[in-house]
Formats: sequence, structure tokens, C-alpha cells
Amino acid sequence: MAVEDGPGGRAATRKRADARRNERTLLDAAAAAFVASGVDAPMREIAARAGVGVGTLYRHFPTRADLIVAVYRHQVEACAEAGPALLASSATPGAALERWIDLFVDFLVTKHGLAAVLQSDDAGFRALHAHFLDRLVPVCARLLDAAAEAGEIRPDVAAYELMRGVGNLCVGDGSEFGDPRYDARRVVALLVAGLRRPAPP
Amino acid sequence: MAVEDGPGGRAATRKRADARRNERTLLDAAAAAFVASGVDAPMREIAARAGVGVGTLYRHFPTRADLIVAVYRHQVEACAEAGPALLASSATPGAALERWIDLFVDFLVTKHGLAAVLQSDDAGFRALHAHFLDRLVPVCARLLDAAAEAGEIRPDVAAYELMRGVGNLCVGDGSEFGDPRYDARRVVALLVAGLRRPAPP
DNA sequence: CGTTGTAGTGGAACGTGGTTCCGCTTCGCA
DNA sequence: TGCGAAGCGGAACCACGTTCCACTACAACG
Repeated sequence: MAVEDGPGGRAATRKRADARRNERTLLDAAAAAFVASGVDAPMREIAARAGVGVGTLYRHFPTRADLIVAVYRHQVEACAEAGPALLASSATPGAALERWIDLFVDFLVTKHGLAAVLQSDDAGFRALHAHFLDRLVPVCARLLDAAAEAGEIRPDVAAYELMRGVGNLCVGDGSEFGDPRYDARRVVALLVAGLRRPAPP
Repeated sequence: MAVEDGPGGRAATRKRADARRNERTLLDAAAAAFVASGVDAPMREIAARAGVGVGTLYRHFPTRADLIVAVYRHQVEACAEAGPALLASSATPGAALERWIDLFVDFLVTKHGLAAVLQSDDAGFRALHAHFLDRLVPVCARLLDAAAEAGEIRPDVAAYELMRGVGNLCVGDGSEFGDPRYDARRVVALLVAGLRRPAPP
């Protein structure tokens, strides 16, 4: 936010014009490569698509995680902002939670391999946890709290754990392969059903 | 079974003595490497541990999946056999199902990265699906059917999907890393809770 | 106890992908 | 226009999977 362009904002770290142009080109190329070959498309291929050398790619995005974060930043942001909106517009907090999780699942399932890489405990992917989960977990927590307070779900489930669980369930449901015997949405629905408060006494 | 040694059993495909020795050595080496570095330990390292060349490793186990299957065959077998036993010894089919799933989760969680590789839709890992899931899904299906018939759970959940879901939830819960915020067991319990029949009318 | 066909072996060699490094280019300011 | 430095390209290096084939050593047979 504070580090944006604009005629007046000559921040201390103003990048050169060609550098910013390359960064945009790289983002577009990466986005295209991701839909074509999944989020672990070869770095060389991404650089080639952008018409730059791999050195340039690494200069702008030191790790693959940085690149992924940058490519999907907007969509994550949209998902995060949808949380409060759903809470306000849904009949019950539980319904809002369900719809929000649907959104999250949609996001993951349509990105080949994103879910898989999101769970990796590989050191280089900490940045993914940091940007994706740190942004979304609080949103989920609010929905969870609201639903728990309304007595719709049990109150002892942590948002982080739920998000990780949902993310995990999306692994392998890339529409690229389409195993009809496994539908992440169905299984996530099962998990969400498990949230429901055990019949009150 | 039919391809075992024994003085009398000179099957058409009798392997040379040193070959069988190497195979055993390789299995031991692979098991050791798997606990040390996870199921994607470098092939070279496994061969080195066994004191043989990589060529020998590939001769005996053409793909990594073959190696993994061979290493864990016994444990998968034990898990499969535990199904009917639990069904017979538990108070209700639902309880048997829960305990059996616990067993399965234990198995996956204690093998670094096995769960992850088990979900991979990579062509080379079909053999894993074939040997692991094909063996366990029918066992799970029996438990599921019994529990559904007893009215304990909803009848519309496929064993394959449940197994894949549980397997997915185990990804990233390697005890090696121990993120205390994510406990596969807890989330699987949630999923299983979601199986419970919605309060009957 | 040789001889010999061949199953079995070892490891060099090749392909692929990630990552680094450094000489050259180009920008943008004076 | 000159110049310092930010930025660029891509060759080079490494790690790993996988293949291939000259060589070894087992075991069947004379």
C-alpha cells in the first residue's frame, strides 16, 4: 500500500522504470505459466515467457513463494474482504461461514497444485503461509467466533487448523486431472458438517 | 506368496541368490533412509546405504513407488487385517470405524511425506494408489457399510473419498516438524464427526 | 573342477530444474 | 553528454532422477 507509484510518492526506494515494467511482465508471464503448468512451472519457462533472463526473475522474486504470493495477492485479498461482507449479508453466521469456505475452496481448486504447495513445510514456502494464512485466518476466526456465539457450531475449533484442513482437502482435486471419485467440495462439506454442535441436551 | 524360496519351490522365475540378498539389503536401506529423510530420500543415498550402485536399485524397484510399496507392504497389510478384527471386537460398527481410521492416521503420520506422495497425481505414483488404496478401500467400505446399516452414520459417503480425505488431512503433520497448531488427528476427528447421521426425525 | 551362458551389477553419462554470479547494458540524474 | 549504479542476461554450477552398457560372478553342466 505505502509502496506504490504515483507522481508525488517518490519513496526512498524508487525503482527504475524498466525494472517496474519487467516486474509486471513477469507477473503476467507467471500467471499464464501457472494456469498452463501449475504453480510449479519451471522458472526458466516463466522467464522465457516474459522474454527475460532467469536472473531477472530471481532479482524480482527471490523465491517461488514470493512469485506465487504476488500473482495471487489480489484474489486472496478479495477472499479476505468477502468474509465480513458475507457475515453481514447472510441469514446466519453459520451460513456465512459455509459460503466463505466455498469461496476459499474455489480459489484453491482452480489453481493447479497451489493447495499442495501451500501445505509444504519446506523452508522456502514459509512466505506462503505468512501471506496467505496470516491474511485469511483472522477472517475465518471472525466467522467461526460468530457462528460459535450463535450456537451453530462447537466453539473449540481453531481457525488455523480449519484452514489448513480445508486446504489439505483441496490437494489433488485439480480440475486438470478430474478424478471423479474425489471431489474436494464434498469432503470439505463433510468436514464443515463436523463443526456442527453436537445435539444440545 | 507363490514367489517365495524353499528347497522344493523352483518356480520358473527363480532369482539368483545374490540378487535376493541385494533386494533385502535395499529394502532395509530404504526403510532407514525413509525414516531419516522421508519417502523422497535421494535414490543415490538409498543405493549408497545399501552399498550397491543405483543401477541395482532401479533393477529391483523400477520406480520409487515400487520401493515405497515394498517397504510398507507389511504395515498396510496389518492395517487391512485390523478392519474386520475391529468390527468384531468393538461395541458398535461406528466405534470400529473410528478406531480403524485412527490406525490409518497413525500409519500415515509416522511416515514422513508418505501422505503427500500418496495424493500425488503424478503418473509414476499410480502404483501407490493401486497397492495402498486398492487394498484399504474395501476394508473401509465394509466398516462404512456396517456403520451405515446400524444407522450411526449417513449412508452416502464413498470409502474411496473418505480415505483420500483422511490421507490428505495427514499431509504436513510429520512429527519431524511438529507444528502444534495443526494436529491431523483432531481434524480427522472433525471429519469423522461430519459422517454422523443428521439427527433422525 | 573347469567352462560358459547369462542374470545381475556398478557407476558414468545424460536430461531437467533450481539457483548463483558476474560482465555488460541501460537508465536517469547532473 | 557523461557517468555511477541499478538492472539485465544467461552461462555455469549443483542436485537429483533415470538410462545404458561393459563388466562380474553365479550356477548349471560337462
